[in-house]
Amino acid sequence: MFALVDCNNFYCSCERVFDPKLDGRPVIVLSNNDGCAIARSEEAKQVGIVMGTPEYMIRDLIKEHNVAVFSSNYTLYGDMSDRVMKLLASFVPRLELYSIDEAFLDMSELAYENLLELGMRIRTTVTQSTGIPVTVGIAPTKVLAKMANRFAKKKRKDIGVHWLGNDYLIREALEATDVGDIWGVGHQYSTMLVRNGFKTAADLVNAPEDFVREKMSVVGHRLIKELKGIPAIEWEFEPKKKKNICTSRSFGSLTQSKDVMIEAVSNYAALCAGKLRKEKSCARELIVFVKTNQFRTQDKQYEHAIRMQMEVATNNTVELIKYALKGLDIVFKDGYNYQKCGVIVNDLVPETEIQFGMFDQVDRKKNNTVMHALDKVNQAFGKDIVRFAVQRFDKRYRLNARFLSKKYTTDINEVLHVKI
DNA sequence: TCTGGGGTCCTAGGACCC
DNA sequence: TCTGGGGTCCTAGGACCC
Repeated sequence: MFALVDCNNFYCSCERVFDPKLDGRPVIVLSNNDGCAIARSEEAKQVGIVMGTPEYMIRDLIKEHNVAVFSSNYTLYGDMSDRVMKLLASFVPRLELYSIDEAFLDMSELAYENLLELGMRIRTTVTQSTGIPVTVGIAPTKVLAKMANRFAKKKRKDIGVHWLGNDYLIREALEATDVGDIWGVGHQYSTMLVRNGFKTAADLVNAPEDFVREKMSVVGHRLIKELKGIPAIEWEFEPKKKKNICTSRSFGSLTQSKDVMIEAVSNYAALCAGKLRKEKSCARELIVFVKTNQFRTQDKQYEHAIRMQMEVATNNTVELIKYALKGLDIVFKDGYNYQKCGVIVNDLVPETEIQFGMFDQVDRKKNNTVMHALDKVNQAFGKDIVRFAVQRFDKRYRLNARFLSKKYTTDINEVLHVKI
């Protein structure tokens, strides 16, 4: 048996932990650049705020219902996530961190008779220790655990836990779940399945094998097995090494300036380099892309990406910035209103397995020492104190974040003050 | 008229996830 | 005025090889 534990409306719940006055009030959190609503409290869902709606389209709703609005604060959410995951890990021998707010727990070797009770204990412990409410779904496979979790949210609100412990309960959940609400069935597949007469998960579980194989490839085949209670999706108890790393952001406002983009691209390259070093990986390929805003039909549109192979795989900030700027030089064209740019590093290899070039002139050992020192200093200050000249400090391209809460848990200057 | 067969590797694009 | 960011996996088709 496996459990899927997920945090309810995670980003909103994080904001609420540090401001109890928000209890009972609709809360939403916006995507980067204060673009769209990406997290909503129950109250916000009830007043009709739809996931992914741009903020400017719901201003009336926000005003009318006194909705509390936040810019996303990933420093805070990341730290709260760590706390929740550490608690979850104390209940089971193994768990898989699935996303910032979800984990699969391996309950197969536990001696508990009643997993429902265990689920409830997990739930109270996490809520009491972190203030974050969670829901637990328990079932024989990942897909069914997801389904159980969803069922718990809809129909077991009182206890927040659901255990698909026998065939009857599995049947009930399958019948109560529309195909589009199955984990792994997105919009395209959902439309196709409904068109072919499959309405609920209970319909899909009996779909002919070759139909599923043809229309949904092996992904669909695995999905059906999982729905039947036969595990078909791999477990990853060890976090896998990343295969590519991307840093990209929209600009706070559209820009035509190459100067501004030089600054942005060098910062994104530096961020990629930092992420690479954290992963203990080096990249052999770097991609730079730029694009205009597709929603502005009145603007000339342009989108371009350039891939560059690097002679020796690297995670050195200076080198990656150098390549990234070379790339920008190629993709940048004058006269467009740019909305976004980004840097992707690809073809990653472990630091320890780098092939050195025969004519490589770079003193890599010295470079590594410098980068290591840079990471240490920046880590100690909690922000990028040490930077390279092109990165500048003024962030002329910076994102909008008008409703940002404090770094309550990671910055000593921003901890909560308590008056007694 | 009719233009092999079998294999690998790479890439772009599509689907999905949170 | 204002529409996120960061990933994974799978497949078809092209390039290339013998």
